Amino acid sequence: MATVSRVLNGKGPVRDITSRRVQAAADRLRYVPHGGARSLITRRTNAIGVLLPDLFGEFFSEAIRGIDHAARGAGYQLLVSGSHGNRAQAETALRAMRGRVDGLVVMSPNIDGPTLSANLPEGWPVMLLNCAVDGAAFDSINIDNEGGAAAMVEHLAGLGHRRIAHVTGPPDNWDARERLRGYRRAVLSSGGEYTRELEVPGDFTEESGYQAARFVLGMEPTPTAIFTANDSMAIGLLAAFQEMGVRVPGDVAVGGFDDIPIARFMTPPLSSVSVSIADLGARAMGRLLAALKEGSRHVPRHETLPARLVVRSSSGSRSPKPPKSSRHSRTRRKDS
Amino acid sequence: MATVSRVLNGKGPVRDITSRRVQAAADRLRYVPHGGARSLITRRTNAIGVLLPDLFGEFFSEAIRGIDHAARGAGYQLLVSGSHGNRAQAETALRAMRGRVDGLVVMSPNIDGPTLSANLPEGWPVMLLNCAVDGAAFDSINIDNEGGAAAMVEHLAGLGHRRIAHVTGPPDNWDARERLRGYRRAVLSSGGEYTRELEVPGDFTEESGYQAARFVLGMEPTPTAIFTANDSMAIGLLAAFQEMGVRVPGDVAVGGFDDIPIARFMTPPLSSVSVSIADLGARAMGRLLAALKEGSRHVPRHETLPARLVVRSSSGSRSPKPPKSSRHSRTRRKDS
DNA sequence: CAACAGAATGTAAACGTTTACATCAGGCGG
DNA sequence: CCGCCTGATGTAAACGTTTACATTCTGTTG
Repeated sequence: MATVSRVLNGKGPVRDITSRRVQAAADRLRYVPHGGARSLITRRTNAIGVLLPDLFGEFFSEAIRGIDHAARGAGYQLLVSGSHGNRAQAETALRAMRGRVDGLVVMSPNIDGPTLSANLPEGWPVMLLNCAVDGAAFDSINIDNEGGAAAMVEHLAGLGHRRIAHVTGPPDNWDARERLRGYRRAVLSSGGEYTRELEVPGDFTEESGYQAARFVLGMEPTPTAIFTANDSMAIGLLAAFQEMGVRVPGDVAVGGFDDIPIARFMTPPLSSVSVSIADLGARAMGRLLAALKEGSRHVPRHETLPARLVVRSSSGSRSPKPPKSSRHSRTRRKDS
Repeated sequence: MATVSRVLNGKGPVRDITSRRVQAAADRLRYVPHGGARSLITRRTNAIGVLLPDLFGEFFSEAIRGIDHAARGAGYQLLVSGSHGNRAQAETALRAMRGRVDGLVVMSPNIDGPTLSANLPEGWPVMLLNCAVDGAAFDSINIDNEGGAAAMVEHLAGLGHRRIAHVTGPPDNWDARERLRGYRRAVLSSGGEYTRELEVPGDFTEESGYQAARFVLGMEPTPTAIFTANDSMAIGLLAAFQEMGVRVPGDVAVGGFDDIPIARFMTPPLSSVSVSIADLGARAMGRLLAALKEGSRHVPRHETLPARLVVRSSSGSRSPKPPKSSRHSRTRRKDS
């Protein structure tokens, strides 16, 4: 019995012949070690819980991809729970994971610090991704939403735009709020025009971008540039403009956020702000695993991942007319 | 001890006052039941393993969404493993899940029946999604890739096209191969032109669609319609055509597959074949849970989910074009 | 060949639940 | 007041591993 355990875990001294006999018997019997019993005695589950919000588009995939890759490399498995629209759902999922995982990666813009503390055993390894949680109690990684948004607006301002509209994301979304803050800051600092009217409400869907386009064109005077809080809305916007015969960037410059893979295949190719979600996930998992190793001597840390401005033709950087000949960048990850 | 168990599981007779005292103590101590110990004695893990391949675009998100939703409703958790590019990886993941889950949803176009059987305990509940596994040994759900592809080609043929190119997916991808078969069948049955040359290799990425566009335009005579094995490639195609001044559907009609959300926001809006991935996932999980209940009296079943043709303007649905058109047609249509 | 060292293997306790069964506390009819 | 019934609670075995420790085997050396 002990020898079987040693063979299957590859530790302890076992004669080669014995090892082979055990292996053969295990194969023949289709023996599978019981994970529960194992984690009962070893006090580790070798699983990490992953809490994701109701993500659309490629975000979910990318986040999981990064997390999964890092976890697999370290021999951990992923207990995933997605689609948490509100706090109550996230709370339920959180409770369900207790006692089944060694640590947690939480990406939930709807959850707050107290809720987390209340639902987690003391001193549990948790890594917060893009959560609106402050304080030193938890580890966290955030995307520099504000900085990225500001960079885009400054880019537009640098091209001479003074009246720049912003299509916002859902008001209860943390990323969206940060991006809005970046927009405001950059508009003010660059001497652009700032009124509340220029902040057009959206909800991250293509459809809301489509609607926003019509709304913006109705404004007087018409803004000369539009920064949308994500790429999906920018796509809706471009579709609407195309229909209405508005030229981009000739009549209106457009910039988005996220740099989703198809951004560069839009007509015109969409300027955006690139955030590597897969990296974010991988990094989060990496830090969580490190925290797991450190145990109780681990001290929480905050980290902000930079966002990179990606200039393409929709913002009109290259020429005032829609450039037909501008080349696409050749870099494209195969696995997205 | 037994009473605590009864309270926490809400079964067995317990006095109200006792129940409250137990709850209070549990809260105070932040007591969390040990999942391993629990599954050790109950012989169930309340977890379902999910094996996903290296999915492109929004597929991953959607599949998980559907599966997750159905699983959560039944009180199950998801042990997810993604990004399996080849059989070996899938095999490793499969082994790692044994003994930790009650059942398995496998969506892996790279795995085959024997491999599965070899890596799984006998009679384990498994649901195959879009796998190239035949035989009565396993439950399975497939998308009607072939039928959907044929529908698109027939639609194009119905508009008068006789020379229809097909940009294929990766040759080792099952979906891609099925779609190719649908293309061939429909081309032949509709009396279109069929040569091997019309099958242009792609790999499901936007980039490969972009490349394919250039390749197709170099053919002599130029095909009048192109059916791509997925939407991403169609998007790359459209971008290339836009750059080159080729009008769609004026010069070339285009149809894709998957009906991803942005398809209708392309210029022109992309005709496609719609498959509800979330439904596919939910349905798979539903059937797996049912199989779990039935236990050993369960009999495997195969199911095929229909794919729905979605006609938009990229295929030129409004007016059939003359069969012998060259690169420059006179008709210019406004997109709907 | 005896003694010994070190490697290999065996033994048993422990992990934290669930559950069949035993026990206990009251209420009720006789 | 006794036996009995029922509902509530306690007891202990069982689940399948890992691992410290005990035991046995194997080969080497004096």
